[in-house]
Order: sequence, then structure tokens, then C-alpha cells
Amino acid sequence: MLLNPRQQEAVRAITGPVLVLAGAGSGKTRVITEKIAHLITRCGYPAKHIAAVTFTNKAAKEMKERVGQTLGREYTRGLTVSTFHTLGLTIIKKEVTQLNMKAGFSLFDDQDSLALLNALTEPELDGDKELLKRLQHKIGQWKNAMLLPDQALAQAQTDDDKLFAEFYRRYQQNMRACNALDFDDLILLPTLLLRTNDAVRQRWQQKFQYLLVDEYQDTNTSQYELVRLLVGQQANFTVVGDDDQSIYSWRGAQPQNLALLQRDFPKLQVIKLEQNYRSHGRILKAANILIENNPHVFEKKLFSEMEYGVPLRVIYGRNEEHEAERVIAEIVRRRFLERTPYSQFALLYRGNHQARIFEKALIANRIPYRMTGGQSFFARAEIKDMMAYLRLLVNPTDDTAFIRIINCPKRGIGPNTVERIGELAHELHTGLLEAANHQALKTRLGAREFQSVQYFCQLIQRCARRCDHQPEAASALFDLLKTIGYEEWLYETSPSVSAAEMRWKNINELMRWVSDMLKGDAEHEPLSLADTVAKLCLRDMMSRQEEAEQGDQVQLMTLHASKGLEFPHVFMVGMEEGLLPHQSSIDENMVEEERRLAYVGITRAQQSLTFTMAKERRQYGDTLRPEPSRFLFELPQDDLEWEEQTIATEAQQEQTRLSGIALLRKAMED
DNA sequence: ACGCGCCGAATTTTT
DNA sequence: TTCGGCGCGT
Repeated sequence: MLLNPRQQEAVRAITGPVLVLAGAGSGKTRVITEKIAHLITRCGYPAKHIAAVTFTNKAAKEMKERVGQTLGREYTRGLTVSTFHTLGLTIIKKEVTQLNMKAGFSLFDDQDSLALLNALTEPELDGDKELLKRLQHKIGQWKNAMLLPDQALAQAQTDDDKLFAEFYRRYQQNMRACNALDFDDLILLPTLLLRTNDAVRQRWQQKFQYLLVDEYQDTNTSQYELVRLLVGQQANFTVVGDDDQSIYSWRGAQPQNLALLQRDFPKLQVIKLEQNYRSHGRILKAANILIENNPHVFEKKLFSEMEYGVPLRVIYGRNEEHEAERVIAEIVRRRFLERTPYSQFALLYRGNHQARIFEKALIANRIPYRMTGGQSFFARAEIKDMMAYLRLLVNPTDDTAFIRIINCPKRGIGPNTVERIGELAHELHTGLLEAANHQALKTRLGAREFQSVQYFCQLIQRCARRCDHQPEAASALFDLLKTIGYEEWLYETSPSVSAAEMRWKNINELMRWVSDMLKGDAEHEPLSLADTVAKLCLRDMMSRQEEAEQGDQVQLMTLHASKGLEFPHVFMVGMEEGLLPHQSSIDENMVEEERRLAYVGITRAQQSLTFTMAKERRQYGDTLRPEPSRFLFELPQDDLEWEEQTIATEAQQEQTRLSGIALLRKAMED
């Protein structure tokens, strides 16, 4: 299909700064990929001088694929399509010496940095999880605002802030000692370096002569600054975004960055993509009218040339179980009557806890479903263990990794022994592993403990040395895994055999990625172990296995997780004051972002949209009678069918339930 | 190794 | 209020 006039305009605007305001379903990924193709084939930009930046690996991967399809792989060689964090990492790796860092640094995820913060604030905070989270969040805010510890301290108003700034200083000091970076550092360090070092900045401006940024409304201050520094005076760039889909401000995203562009680049060309190719007219109308309740810097109104479609519906359950039952009865009915496959239905909710009741009902009715989100692969204990081994191999000063695995699997090294090692490390100004390997430890530990520690150090060192010879690295890792007896340990400590099997399977999955990345393939150079580990930390695996084969399953996810996706039939559940908008957002005057969240949900729907709610909802042990969400009243009532609010008799309710089940029986006989 | 008992969660989480 | 996870004790 041809690009529409606005899309063409967006693709062809190649001189100077361009902002593409891309409404939901307006084909923005297509515009970005076409634009990259246009830059390469028509404008003489070599691929290696173009960078496209996204927020997720998934988006980066999709974009890479689509550019490859459009142009053919040979034209895309050298093209940079990566996440902000991977781009930051690329710059840091090239500029390690400028940054006074050693190669083979570790990347800490949120859990790792929380563990470090816990250790650093031991006496003062005493492991208070609530406070630690707040501290971590605060440090993140400072980093995103590009404030270093002493600047944070200088700015601190309250005593609390001063204390937190002091912890921030300790944290950074320790991170440096461990040669470790957190995710925010991946943006902050390159930004500060580019800002202060003219030669480095020029080098990177030379490298990236054209920059494209996706989901621009989700950038934070340091990310925007990085963009500004990279594009320089030339300002040849395109950012694509939609202020109405900004739903991550609680994570530091600054949707104001869209408006700031106009201030910082007066020549900014603004192009709006308002034609929607996804949803029926009624759904778009509802979305437009809802979002008009928010203030806007840029006016935007989506339109569709598709049919007007069926009315939006609002249905009730007498409580949350009944709500779930009714949704399921509805799905079963439509599957049966209209032959709609399960996979065309999506259930969207505000909070993960809401999923449980729907899950239960789906299981009870044997309806296949897929829940996205939840505990991620990398949050699993066995994966964290293995990653800690990998990190320690690459970076012997990674004390967080050392502490995690020193006694895992159990090898008779208890907290006391670790304490002794810590003391020695402190005296010698070294990392824990080096201290553990020091002869001075002999006099401080019992013979057994000393021997255990020695054995562990030798294991790590031997393996690390073997890993230096690239071809041997993978087998060295497998040998290590064997030697420490991790599989046996899993079977000993898991609550069930099947749990152990699951965990061991996960370990093997990880090991497969590692060995694939070490080996490389037709499209990927073989990577060093250090690069492999870094990529894994950023969840940036090559050939990340295709999302487990998607059968015919009902889709369950949070509204946040649904951004960017589309479904023929959408149920937005729990449409109640207190849930959406969420109570704490109401309390903090953050209803506009909740409205955007509702907007995101509505614009996921292609053909039909159903809002559901419960008349009664149990919470904290008492029972609430929530009001319908204010957003329902903001929608065009002519397009909304409210179910009659008659109070059904028990008999009628039972009838509804039974007819649902009867339909199910029939469906299962198919 | 297993079981019991207590405590915490209850908003969203791209890296 | 309830459920699940974790930690400790036998």
C-alpha cells in the first residue's frame, strides 16, 4: 500500500529537525522504516551513519527486520537500530578510557543495585524495604536529571534528601569500585561525556549524521540531552511520538520533551499523522472525545476510513467474580456464534492483581489464555545465580555477584567467612574475589573454610582464563556448571521435581543463548564473553527466541503492556473509580495520565470494545461499592450501550451462569 | 527435608 | 481478608 500524503511528507522531510506526531494506529513504524530506506537509497546517507533509537529490544528488532525487508539485508549493514541503553553502552565501550573505566564492567539491574544499597545503608536504614525503594527511585531521578551526588547534595532541601544524597554518593563510589554501571548510567555517562568533551562529541556527531527516535514522549531528561548532543548544530533528525500515549511519566518520562523541541529547535517541522488504519470509526470517535478532556500542546484528531462499527458496551458484574464470569461467557458466546478465535480477544486491566480472578475463571472454564508480564525470565533466582557467575568471570571486582554466588550452591562458606573476606578486602582496598584469594586470609579463617574459599577462587580463575580463549569459552562455562553441581543442587533445594526441572531448563536456555552469542552466526559477529554478558543484562539477545508459539489464546495484559499492540475485540475490565483512574492517581492529581491510559486501551481495539465493572469489589477485607469510572461518562454516550442496571434476581444470575456453561460444553464438543 | 507460621502486598515496570 | 512466599525449627 502507498503512503498517505502526511506519511510521505514525514518520510521526505530530511533536512533539519522533524517531529512526527503519530496517533495510535497511524503507521508510524512504517514511516520510520520507509524513512530509513529513503535516507539510504535516495539521500546518499551510508547506513553506518544512521541511527534509529527505540525503548525496547522488541521494537528495535521489529524495526531492523522491517528495514531489512524493505531494502534487502545488504543495504542495512552497519545501520544502527538499538535501544537507548544499548546505544549508551556502545558509546561507553568505545570511550572506556575517556571515562576512566576498565573494560569488562558489570551492568547492575534494579535488583542488584537495591542489594548494594541495602548493604551500603545497613546501619541507617536497617534493610527497610520501603525506604530503600524510595532511595533507589530518588537516585534514579537524580541521574535522569543529570545531577551528580555533590550537586544533589547542594540542591537537597530536607534532611531526608541530604541523607539520600549522601547515600547516592556512597552508591556511586561503590559502583565505581566494583567497575559496575546501572541502567541509568548507560544514558548519563555518555551524555555527560558528550557534553564536556568536544572531540568525543564531534566524533559521535560524525558517526551519526541522521538520528531517528521512536516513542519520543517516553524520553527522560538525560535521554533528550543525549539526543540533543548527538544531533548537534546540524539537527538532522526525526523524532516520532504521541503525547496522548505518554503513560510512563511515573518512571521519569518527560512528555514535555515534545514541547521542548519547539523551544530548542525553532526550525522544527511538525507533521501529524492522523489517519488511523486500525479501528472502526466509533472507537476512534470515543478515543478522540475522551482525550479532548486533557490539555494539549499539539491538537490532533484521529480519523478512520473504516466502517463506523458496533456500539461500545458497558456491562456489570455483581462482584468481581461475576464480572469475570460475564466476560468469559461473552467470549464463549462470540466464539461460538461468530466463530471468533480466542486469540482475537484481549483483556486489559490496570493492575496485575486484577488478572488473578480472570485467570481463575479462564482455567475453570478451560479456556486457553496467555498472560504477558509477570515474573520475567531474568528475575528468576536460578538465572540471577547464573548471571552472577558470568558477571564475576568477566569482572572479578563485581562484589555483588561474588556475594550472591560465594555460597551457592552451598559450599560451606557462611556469613562469618564472608565477613572476614570483606574485612580483608577493605584493608587491602581490593574486591572480594581478590581478597578471597589472598594468603593473608589463611590466618583468619578456619582450615576448612579457607580451603573452600581457595577452591572457589581457583574455580572462577581457571574458568575465566579458559574463557579468554574465545573458542573454548562455551565449554569452559559448561564445565564450570558441572563442577559446581548446580543441577544437583536445584533438585535438592526445589520444592518439587517439576520445579527443579523447570529451573534447570531455564539454565539451559540461558546457556544456549550464551553459547550462540559467543559463536556468532551469519548475521552476528562472534562476541566476547564480556559483550555477551552485557547484552544479556540488557536483554538484548540475538535471535531472541520467537515469543513462544502463540496458539489460539485469549490475551491478558495490563494497559501499560498493551501499548503498541492491537486486537479485534478488547475488554477493558475494572472500569471503576479507584481502579481506573487509580485511587492514588486521583489523590495526587494525576488523572490526566490515567486518561491517557484509558485512551491507549481504547485505541487497541479494532472492531469491538467492551467495558466491564463490578458493582461490589472486595479489597483489604472490606467490600467497596465503586462508582463507574469517570472516563465512561466522558465518552460519547450515543455510541455507548450501558447495560440496564436492573438488579438481577439470584435466579436470573444463575441462569446467565448456566447458559454460559452450556455454551461452553457445546464449544468443547467441537 | 518438610512443614508450619508469620508477615507483607494490594499500580503501572520498555532497560 | 486472603493468599503466597519465605524463613526458621525440628
